[in-house]
Amino acid sequence: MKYTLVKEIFQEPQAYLTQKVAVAGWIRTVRSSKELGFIELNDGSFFKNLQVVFEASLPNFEEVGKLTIASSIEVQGTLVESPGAKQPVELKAESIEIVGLAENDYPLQKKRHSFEFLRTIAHLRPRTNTFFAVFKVRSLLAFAIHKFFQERGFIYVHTPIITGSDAEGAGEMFRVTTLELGNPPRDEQGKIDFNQDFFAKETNLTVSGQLEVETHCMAFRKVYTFGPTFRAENSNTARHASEFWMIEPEIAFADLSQDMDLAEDMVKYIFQYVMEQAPEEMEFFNTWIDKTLFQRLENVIHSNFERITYSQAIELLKKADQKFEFPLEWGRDLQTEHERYLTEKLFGKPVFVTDYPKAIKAFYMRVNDDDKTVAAMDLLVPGVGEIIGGSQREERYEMLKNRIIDLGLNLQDYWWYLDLRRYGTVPHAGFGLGFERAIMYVTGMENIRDVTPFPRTPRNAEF
RNA sequence: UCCGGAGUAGCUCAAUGGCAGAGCGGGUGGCUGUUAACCACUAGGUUGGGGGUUCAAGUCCCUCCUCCGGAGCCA
Repeated sequence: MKYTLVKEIFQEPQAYLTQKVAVAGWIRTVRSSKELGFIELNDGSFFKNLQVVFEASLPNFEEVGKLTIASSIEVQGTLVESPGAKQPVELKAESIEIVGLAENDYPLQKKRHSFEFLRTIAHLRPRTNTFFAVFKVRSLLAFAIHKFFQERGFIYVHTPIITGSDAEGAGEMFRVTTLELGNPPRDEQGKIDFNQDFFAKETNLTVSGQLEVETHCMAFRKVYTFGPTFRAENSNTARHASEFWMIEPEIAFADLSQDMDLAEDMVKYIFQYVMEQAPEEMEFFNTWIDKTLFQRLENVIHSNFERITYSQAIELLKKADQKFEFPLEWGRDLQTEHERYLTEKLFGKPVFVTDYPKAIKAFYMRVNDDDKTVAAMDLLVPGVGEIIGGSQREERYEMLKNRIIDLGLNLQDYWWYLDLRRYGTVPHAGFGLGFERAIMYVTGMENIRDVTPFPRTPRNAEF
């Protein structure tokens, strides 16, 4: 059977009018009376449903009238203009074959459900309008990211998921082992003998591909990673997940300002792409999820992002006509309330905050000439907060080595990372974009669990 | 992990310490153009678990669990 896709019908309704077509999909709603009934059919190809009209002349009219939501059917009929106001065309059924009847305890109703409830049925929620739209946008956004980098000559690098060092310093890690948990082998001191583990050393799931991707940056000049990362933090917020995807570009012969240019270009490009490629889904978000969405995204696409230093941010916050719970003092990290004030109230658009005190930032960030700050940047956006964190990397061998020692890290763990500074080092920079946070921003969804197909958070890995 | 809130029918929510309810969904019947269709009838409960106070607990107390929001950590 050759099926016409609902998407094709909606894109060119005139071409299909009066034509015989066959469609196959799932029932979203049924309404029927004695001699007439309506089915809204979604076939997965398009956000909107096709209305199917069926009449008592169908041999299985009664059976069709009793079909349950989610049942799958195949319909053959003629496409006609619809007298109803809500759809341009409809399919007048000549035959309806029931492919798979849904049992009557299907939990999704024809009304709004709470996102909390839908999380408990993650296997069924893609069939709702909201999640259908979210995961469509997720796919488009991923493609847009590849498109952006590929068009600019970036090489896509697959950095490892299992990492051999716990030295990346970006948070608690998940251990990877084949040792028997109840009875692990011990060495002479009674400590667990990881020599006998699968990799003959301690291994974990990666928390960032950055250190590894820098190696390829020194060969390909412009590179990026895009893959899953894992944090075993006991974080319980709407913005944190234990497993999430991250995009980490790295550019050689570049400084922090070029890094920010890249981040700004990328954000604008991928948002624009989704607006163009998913108009129905975006319209839905703007109507039902966040009425200021279009306004906000247009603002991002067309404005120049603000760029201020951390020191300037502290000054601005001290002058703010708002009381903060946490004190402002040079050297302390900015709190969520401070970041929100800057990006939401003061500037009302994305803001780069740069040149943070070196004491609160990672070892690999390049120390500025003042010896107090590092060439780091965070991109703050209204509603979501920090969406990107990046920096120019310390390319000077001695400086990097001293930073590692000063921070009490084990020099041995970084031997290959330091080698990059011994063999043809160059200034370079990069950043990490939280993929789910980008989806949240572009859809207006407020919880990371609702933009991740199968979210992993503390105490939650059901699906 | 800390602070706050919540947990009652499949879902969304009511119920002054005194008979556990409604709307939606399900079932049955009706209805010729519906749009979260409509109308009538009907079934459906270990009030998150455990303990306590009381003549009497969904309601008050203790404890544990789970979820939500905020914070910290970060992307």
